[in-house]
Amino acid sequence: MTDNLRRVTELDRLIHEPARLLIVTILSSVESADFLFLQRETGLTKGNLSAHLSKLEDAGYVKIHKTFKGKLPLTVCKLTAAGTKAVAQYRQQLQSFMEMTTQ
Amino acid sequence: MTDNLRRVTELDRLIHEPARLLIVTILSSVESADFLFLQRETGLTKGNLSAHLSKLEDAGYVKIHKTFKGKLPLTVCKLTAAGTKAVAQYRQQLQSFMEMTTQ
DNA sequence: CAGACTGGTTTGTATTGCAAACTAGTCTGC
DNA sequence: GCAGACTAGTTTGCAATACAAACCAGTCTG
Repeated sequence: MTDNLRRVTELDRLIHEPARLLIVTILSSVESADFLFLQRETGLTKGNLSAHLSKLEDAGYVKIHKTFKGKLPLTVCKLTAAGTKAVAQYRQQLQSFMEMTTQ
Repeated sequence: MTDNLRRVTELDRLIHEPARLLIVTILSSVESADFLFLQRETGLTKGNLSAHLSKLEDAGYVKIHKTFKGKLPLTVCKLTAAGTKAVAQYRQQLQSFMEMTTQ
């Protein structure tokens, strides 16, 4: 084990932010999820959920597909391959940090 | 297990910030540490280490004692009881989040 | 056709995290 | 004895963030 605690500072900040960590964690457990489902699950306001999703989309971690359910807008979100990889790496890094410092 | 993923948004942001998580983790493994030791261990610049330590002090998580070693200033840092508790709780919360979402 | 509702996006603002500049005191060479 | 370099930090400037509140386009209801 290369006991390099310092690595914790290299965590992907985009995923590290708790609200987004929650979002991507949910997304990684389902095939895809719509906006309102994510809002219910996360408890975030629409505004903040929208903003976080935009950042994840800009980073290429989430694909957002806008369509309609009947006459109402429907926003479907799905983790991309890059997103899945980033989440896995984040978890890996965090897990090794925790293991290095078992108290 | 109350599978409440949402709890991740309640993580203490003061500790969640990676640089500070590193600082308090180091501090929780030693009785006390001086400024330059922390700087070497964390790799942070003096400026940023100073700023992070001030935040931790303001939060009551770290006690900072300024003295001299010979004629040079010596800043000794030590986790307070509140700090120790906050770190333990943070780790506990993060660990349960990780366990809820084993991939 | 006014007002409420749905499913979002945009804006305003206060807080951050970081790099760079600064400070106070000490040591060295000349 | 004083100019410049060094030590051990603190402060400042600024760009990026996160959140709440305001806004918006379209739909439904009385």
